[in-house]
Amino acid sequence: MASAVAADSRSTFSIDRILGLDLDPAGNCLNLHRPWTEKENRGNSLCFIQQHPHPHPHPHPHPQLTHRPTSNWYVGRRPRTAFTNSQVSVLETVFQVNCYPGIQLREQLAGRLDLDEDRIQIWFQNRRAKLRRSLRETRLRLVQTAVADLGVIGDESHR
Amino acid sequence: MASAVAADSRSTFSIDRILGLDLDPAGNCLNLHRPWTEKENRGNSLCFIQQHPHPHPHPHPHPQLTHRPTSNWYVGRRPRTAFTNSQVSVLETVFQVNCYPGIQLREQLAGRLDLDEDRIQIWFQNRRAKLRRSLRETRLRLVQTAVADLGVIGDESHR
DNA sequence: TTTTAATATAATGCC
DNA sequence: GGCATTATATTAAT
Repeated sequence: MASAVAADSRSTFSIDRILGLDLDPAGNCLNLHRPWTEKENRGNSLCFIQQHPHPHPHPHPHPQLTHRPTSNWYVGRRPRTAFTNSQVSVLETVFQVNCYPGIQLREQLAGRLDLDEDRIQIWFQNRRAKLRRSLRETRLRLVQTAVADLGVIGDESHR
Repeated sequence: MASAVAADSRSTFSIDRILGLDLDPAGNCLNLHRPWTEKENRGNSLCFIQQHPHPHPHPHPHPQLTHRPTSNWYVGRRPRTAFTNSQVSVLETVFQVNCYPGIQLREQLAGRLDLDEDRIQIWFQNRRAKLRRSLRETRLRLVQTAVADLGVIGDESHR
């Protein structure tokens, strides 16, 4: 018990020790503390696997690749979805009433609009960000106006 | 209780209901779910006065406002910390060795990297979540491949 | 150039 | 601590 508690402060886990460690290409190392990679994941260090997070076969007509990889970083990026006007119209209307739709409503929308639920989710996230952005800008303008007014007042007092 | 849970699925938030609503030009409406525009945002909403998300060289000046959830909204959400490449580099290296650093090691890292210990804590939590996510997706792909292979075998047996 | 879908990740809240 | 979700920042396609 005591040893376990003390382990963290001992030299084995000091930063200097850690940064000095030699890890093999697979990232394997003594004292490795990563319970879920033990056994079944041996041989491949999955830490930095950067494949596209959507293994998700898209039902819609789909160009598998929209843009040339060149550097294979964003090869797996989902092709940009083009919402129709009527889809956006419905989404905007719903947004007016509830900008945090729960899973049920999102599924309902997905079915109605023939979109995947995660597209709906993303749309609402981006829509909220857009609203916040506009609110910020409005506020900024208000502040700037206020400051400008103060400036005018200041000038007047100096006149 | 039950009503709150059921709210999303009840008629009030059904698409049909929503699309049938009459919203005034300002978009005001009963059941409006947009926390940050309610009430206190008339005039000055400090919600977003967090200023420039970027200009902080580093989170030394602490926004000691943790969150103040008035309803569902964080009044004083901590400004997003932007770790430098070298900070992340060190964190990743440590993570390779110990993805559950104890308080001692976290403090050590905090001192070394000029960050608060709780930022380190959060970073490791998010990093573990990322790893778990990638492992899940890898497993999912493996299962899908296996299923596909079974499908091929099935076809062959029918040939 | 502007808008916005997609992505990555820091921060929160609930268990 | 895990997990789901959100806010935020950035990138890339239009």
